[in-house]
Amino acid sequence: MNLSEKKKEIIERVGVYYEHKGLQPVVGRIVGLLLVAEPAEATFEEIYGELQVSKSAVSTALTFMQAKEMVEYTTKPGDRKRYFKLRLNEWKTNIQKQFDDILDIENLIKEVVVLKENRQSDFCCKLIDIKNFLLFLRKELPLLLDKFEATKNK
Amino acid sequence: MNLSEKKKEIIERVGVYYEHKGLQPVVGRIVGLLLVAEPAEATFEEIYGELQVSKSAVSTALTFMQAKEMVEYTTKPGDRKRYFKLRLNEWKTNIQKQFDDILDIENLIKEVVVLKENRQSDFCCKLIDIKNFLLFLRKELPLLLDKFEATKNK
DNA sequence: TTTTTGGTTCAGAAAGTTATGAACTAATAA
DNA sequence: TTATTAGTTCATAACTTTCTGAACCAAAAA
Repeated sequence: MNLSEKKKEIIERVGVYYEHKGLQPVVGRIVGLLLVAEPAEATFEEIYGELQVSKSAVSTALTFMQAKEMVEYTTKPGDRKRYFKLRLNEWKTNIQKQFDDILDIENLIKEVVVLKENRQSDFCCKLIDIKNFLLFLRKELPLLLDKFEATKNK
Repeated sequence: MNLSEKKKEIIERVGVYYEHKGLQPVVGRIVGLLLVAEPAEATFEEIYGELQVSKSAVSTALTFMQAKEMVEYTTKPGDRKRYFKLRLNEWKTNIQKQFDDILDIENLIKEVVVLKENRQSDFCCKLIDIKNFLLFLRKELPLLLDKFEATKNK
């Protein structure tokens, strides 16, 4: 595969990005590798070879990534190897999911507001403002995504 | 302080929400406590008492939370205790920051696209679409936030 | 049939994170 | 002056995550 230094650097940076999202290091590096690889796929063997990690670490990571719909594999006739590639079609959906995760706190805030005895307090008013903000985003974000798709069909 | 079972449950759920964001358990529980407390503040002593963790764990967490502008404290004349409370005014800014973190991958994708030899490939076209999507969101999200503020001033 | 290839599984090692408890500081009170 | 209060710091204990290496399995090749 013979990756350039620049590509190796990008793999590590993508790795760190995913680590910050709470995913395990190897997962992020596999995403990085599949981003910079040309063509954009790699076999199991290439993955653990290039990333210099054990087969088992790669096996565990790929199982996880398939469950999360991050990667898929194709096979070729007369070749038992699996060719893993990123599921880029789901990428935008994943971004949406990440937004939804942020907005998840809305339900908890709702429950907190219900418990408050004094709903006129400064604190509670601010809380209600945040709740409304989250509600607003939850409604508007899907529209924004539609708007993006619309710009492409022109 | 004498928290109801419901409040204790909410504290734990807020805790788990923050754990998923990659913050340490105690940090999330402190946010939870400061959300359900009435009035919405607590002393250092109340925090480690209610959460049943050590003083040092609370000290470390509060130092971190102050650096991240999550909490602040006020004092009262003739009382050496600090009264910690959530900085709700920054909450919406924090949500924005979380969005920005998601969009951060845009720069990496840009660099990946530059490296690609065949920019007409299916993979590269999808990558460019994602890049444009992230660019679109980075432009539109601030406008959406303005729109929310505008709805309030009517 | 035996060997090779392409992976999976799992016990435990290594590394990283989080919490504790004891010792400490600095300010106030007695 | 000594004691108490409010909180910090740090070594290390406890726990969790991540990775490795060895053993394993199933399919194909020799």
